Amino acid sequence: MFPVPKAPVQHWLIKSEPFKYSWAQLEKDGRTLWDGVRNFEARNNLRAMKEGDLCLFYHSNEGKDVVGIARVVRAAYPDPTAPGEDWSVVDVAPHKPLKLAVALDLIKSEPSLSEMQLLKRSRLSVVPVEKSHFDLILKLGKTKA
DNA sequence: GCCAACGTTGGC
DNA sequence: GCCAACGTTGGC
Repeated sequence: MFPVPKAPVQHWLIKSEPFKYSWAQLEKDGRTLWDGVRNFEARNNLRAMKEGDLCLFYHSNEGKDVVGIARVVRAAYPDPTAPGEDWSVVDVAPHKPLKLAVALDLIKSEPSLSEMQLLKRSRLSVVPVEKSHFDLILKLGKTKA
């Protein structure tokens, strides 16, 4: 038999204000549902996520850096915090912390990262990340996926 | 705490 | 269907 072709892992970046929900909290919880997204484009990105996809975990406002990698452990389902409305959540778990946090300043100073949606669509809380960008962030963070 | 960017809403 | 007003996000 031929091996079943595995769907390629997709890469994302999810933002949270550490005040509201930090990487440390995710590590403590072991798993969480990524709720509260109330933007159509961000929601559609959530819905495009598959189990096993990897997400850069970014602290907005405070920190302003990528601090870890989260893994999607359950694909999109209705957001329980908005009953009757058309919003979605996914479940994520900590995959690996970055050895070095990668600051927004550093990302901005890296010419090959200038096309990142994080920079171009700074107000979107869930954005896709190209694999080459994802790999470079990990490299800057001295971490292997 | 300010402000720019920008998505969303509602009046017309 | 346009567009002004408004609210929110997030960098500075």
